Amino acid sequence: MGEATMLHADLDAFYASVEQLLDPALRGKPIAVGGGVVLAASYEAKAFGVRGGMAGRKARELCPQLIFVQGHFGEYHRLGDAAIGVLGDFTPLVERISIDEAFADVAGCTHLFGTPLEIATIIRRRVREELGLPISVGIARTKHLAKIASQVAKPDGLVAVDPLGELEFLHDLPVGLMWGVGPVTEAKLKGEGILTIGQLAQAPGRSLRGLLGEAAGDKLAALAWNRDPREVEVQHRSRSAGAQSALGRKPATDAVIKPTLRHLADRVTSRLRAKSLVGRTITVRVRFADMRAVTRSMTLDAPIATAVTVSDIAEDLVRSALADHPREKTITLLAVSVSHIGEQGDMQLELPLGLADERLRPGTRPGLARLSADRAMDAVRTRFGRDAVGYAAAQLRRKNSVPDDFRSLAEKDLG
DNA sequence: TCTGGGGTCCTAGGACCC
DNA sequence: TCTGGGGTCCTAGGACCC
Repeated sequence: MGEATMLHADLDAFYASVEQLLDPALRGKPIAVGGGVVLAASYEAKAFGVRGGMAGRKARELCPQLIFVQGHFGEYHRLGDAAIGVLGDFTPLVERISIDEAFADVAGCTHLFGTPLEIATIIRRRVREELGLPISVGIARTKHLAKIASQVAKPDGLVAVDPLGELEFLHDLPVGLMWGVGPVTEAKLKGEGILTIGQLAQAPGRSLRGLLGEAAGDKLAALAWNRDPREVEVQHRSRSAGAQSALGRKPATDAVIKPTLRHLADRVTSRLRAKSLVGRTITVRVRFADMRAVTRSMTLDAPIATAVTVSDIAEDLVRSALADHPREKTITLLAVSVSHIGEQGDMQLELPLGLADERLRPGTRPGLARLSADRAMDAVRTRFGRDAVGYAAAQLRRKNSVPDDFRSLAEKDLG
């Protein structure tokens, strides 16, 4: 039986806490960051049932006195980095999983800083004193249990799970707290009378597989017994990069689709090029008025990272999706993503790119020319900022669209 | 004026290969 | 008499996470 050295640290209601930090008049009040959609809610707002991702209108119905505030996204970036940086003062074994959340394995530094409990206490105190933010920490032997412990600890708490009492701690909790159990899985389990993690642990493996599929069934069964072999992964490269844009209700016409795809392809490929990455699979997503969405994808022989090529392929894919749904005249979202990501390698790789473009779409410009055009644009942006130049960016400015600052906040480092 | 943006992983069927 | 069978890749859809 190992020691409980895994920490999971999670800033509480992060965006909302930052807003309450910046503006004392908001403290103790129900606030929501966002407008059309709630990006984050304070604990006071959560008490009314307001949740992240909820439509602003619905949130206002639940909580009429709810105060909507615009986000200070630069501050989220700075404070999130600073909080995770506090973990990094103890150990390099930090795995950041989002702007406001990270695992840290302190096994190698207890001789310097004390027990995991002492380390967690210092971390919480420092984040509170130096940054002014509440952060909850869970301590356990495994990642999954540490994460659950931090959820149980919220708000502004600390929970350590004794390795000898793991199953006692785990088995009375509701299945919905487990990683990988969302609304659909929770409902399926409920249908079988499985409400707690303990009941899940007792369920026959065969029936879980039948209910949830092979991988999910096996995974949940293992986690219910706290068999979680995952270790901290300090950095791993992204498998895909994408961009999307909610459009409101727009006609499914070239005038809407072309500039939007250009803009999205530009966003995605400039991020790839910045890391010298290329991708082989282009996927588009089209959402219709009733919120049903379809995807179309194409895998190329050779990887690409040029905006125009990705955009042209995306157009074809969107047309194909629309052709399969001829009655849909209105679209509400377009998305472009590039996967099968790999390293660009040396310039030798560029020549086949052009050839691949030619094979794919005869008569278009060679890939090399496209790439150099993109590189020139990258250089301008490096000097003058992201908005200095872009494909069709001007037409896309929408009053109620999400600010670019928020977009970059959500972007994972492609590393 | 319903419903953001960026990701990961899994499943299932068909193509293709040995 | 049935069905040979396993593996990989691609595509479309879906669940889930922050």
